[in-house]
Amino acid sequence: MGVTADDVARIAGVSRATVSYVVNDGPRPVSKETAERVREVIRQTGYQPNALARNLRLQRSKTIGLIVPDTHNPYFPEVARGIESIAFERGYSVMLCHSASDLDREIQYVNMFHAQRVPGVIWIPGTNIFEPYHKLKGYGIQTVVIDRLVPHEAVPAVVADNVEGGNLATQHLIDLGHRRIGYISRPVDLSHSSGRFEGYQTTLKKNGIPFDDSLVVKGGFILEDGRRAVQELLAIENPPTAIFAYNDIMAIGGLRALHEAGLHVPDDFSLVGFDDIAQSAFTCPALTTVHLPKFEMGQNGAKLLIALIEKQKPPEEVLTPLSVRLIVRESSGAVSPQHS
Amino acid sequence: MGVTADDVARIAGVSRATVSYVVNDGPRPVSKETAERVREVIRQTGYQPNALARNLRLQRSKTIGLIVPDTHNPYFPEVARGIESIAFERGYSVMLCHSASDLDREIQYVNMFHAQRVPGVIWIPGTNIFEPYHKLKGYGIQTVVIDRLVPHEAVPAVVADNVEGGNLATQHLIDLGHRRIGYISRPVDLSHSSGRFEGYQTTLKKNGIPFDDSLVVKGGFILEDGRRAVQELLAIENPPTAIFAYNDIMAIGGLRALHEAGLHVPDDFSLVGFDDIAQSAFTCPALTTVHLPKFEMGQNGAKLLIALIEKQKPPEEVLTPLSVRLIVRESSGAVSPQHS
DNA sequence: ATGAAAGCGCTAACAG
DNA sequence: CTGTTAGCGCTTTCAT
Repeated sequence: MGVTADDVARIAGVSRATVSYVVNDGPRPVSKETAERVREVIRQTGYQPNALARNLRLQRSKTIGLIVPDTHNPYFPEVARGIESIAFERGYSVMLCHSASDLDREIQYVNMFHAQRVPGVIWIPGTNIFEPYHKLKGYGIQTVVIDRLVPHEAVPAVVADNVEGGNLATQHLIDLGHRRIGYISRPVDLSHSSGRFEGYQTTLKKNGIPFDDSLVVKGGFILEDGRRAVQELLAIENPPTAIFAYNDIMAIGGLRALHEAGLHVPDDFSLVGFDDIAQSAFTCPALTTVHLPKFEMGQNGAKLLIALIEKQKPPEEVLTPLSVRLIVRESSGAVSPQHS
Repeated sequence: MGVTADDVARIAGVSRATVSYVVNDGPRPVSKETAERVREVIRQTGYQPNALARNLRLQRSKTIGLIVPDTHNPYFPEVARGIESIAFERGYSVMLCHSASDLDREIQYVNMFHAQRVPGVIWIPGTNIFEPYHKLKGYGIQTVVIDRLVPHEAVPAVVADNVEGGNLATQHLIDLGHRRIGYISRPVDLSHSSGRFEGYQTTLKKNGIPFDDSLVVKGGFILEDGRRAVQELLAIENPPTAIFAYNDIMAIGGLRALHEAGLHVPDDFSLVGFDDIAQSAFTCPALTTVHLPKFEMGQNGAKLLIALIEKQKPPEEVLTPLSVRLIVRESSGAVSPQHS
């Protein structure tokens, strides 16, 4: 299967250059007859241009690097799917990397991307350290950050409006009549979770409810952490009648706590979380979620990145983070613990 | 940042070849002092070999192609994560492609892989047509199939023992005392789902329960399909007292049906499904699942593929599909519909 | 409108 | 142990 452009050229009786012009539809024109003859030979021989040679010549590959924090969280695959769908459309492929939220590993991937001369990278940071971004810029690699804000710096990014989501979730609970609303936080805040927390605090104040830090407990990343956090919240002196969790893994885990014997909660006890887990609102009807359009975030990220790569638009135009629409799903409101 | 091996060679006062030997630790030996001097220059200059040039020279990239059917099903990302973890360890990167279970698209990706001269591909087929596999072989690309059996052909593959899983699930229900056990099928069977169905039928027979095709209904891919299928099954003349669904999406959807008003099912009604959705047993405690170790399947697939790429082992050694351990999770047994 | 040829940066064969 | 050099297959400039 080793047919090259030279072979095609020889068979078609033209020069290698002409073959290239036909294949790439430019940059120089080729007469109709010649082009058709070349195309015929390509068909006959099954010639496929060697992307490796092309990459070397052009000093870049048509590949987008993607770094996601490695988790079991279906949030990231959904973003990846959105990215790949756009990339494929535009002739790019996607190199998938799991950083395990580890800075060293992020940097290893960045170096690999440099070695591969990828023209652009989409990065979902796993920590609060943005050194990988600066390395990428140093290598001249276009970079788009997804779902995180980079402080003190204008960075092309696609982010959800987490503050507004926090507002919505909190207002939703207040509208249901709750006044004591607990919060389950991320162990280490990144911009998405701190935005949610900010919305929580702001909306409480707006409704004349004083912020009470005894209602805030630290969650984690797995269901068990959510269960524990809810247990903790329900064990305090004056427990909350509703809880807002930074994500739905915490909230689903929390539902477990509610189902445990010995726990007494009001019938209208409510739990809200951001839907990091895809479709959690479907699998757990008892849960109210703030919907994040992850697939679309991925698509927007890929569109932005490819625009940056190809148009070399002035950065100023795209620095503004794209806000992504936020939806509160139709709510089932109350949870009915089975033991009650 | 355009420092090349030539630059390093000049600065270190050696030849380009020597730099290559130092970087690749071979194939020829380099004296300790020279090597150290070169390494020092590399450090100083921040030289990173251009993988594009290397790829062209070697006529292959260190990239593994991965084709998964595009679904919202968290099954595939979990496999992808396992693949990438091993690939990264061994110095490979992973190109992620979503076929949308579409043959044309699979073939487009295969062609792209050929253009990129990837040395190997991991493929989770989205249909029952294996032309993409034959094209890959034609291009000389090593290929491992995950989670599917290719009929009438010896193909390196990593598959779960779906028949045994079907046995386990069915036996589990029989052990709970059920005799009328419904089955929710995949709309179009691939080998994984037909294996599960085979286990269902075999185990029924082994227990002296005649197979009744009125107990088999066609499911789908989304929760709503599961809900409908369970409704159908419960609406027949002599309805089942338990249901085995080809996957947990059907089973979770089915739980919905059980919760609907007007449906009367025995208190010990049981539902079992294979856990395509990650952690469904956690998010839906009412559900019994047959656990598929997806991450490990991915890891095994990547190990197998890299062995094939690097060792060029005789195919005979690896033709036998690797069986992957199958676990029935601790079961919560009965479902208690909320309305009952 | 087309051909000839340089050269991308590396690896490895060839030549000491 | 090390230097020199051909050549991977393409794109594109230079020439016609």
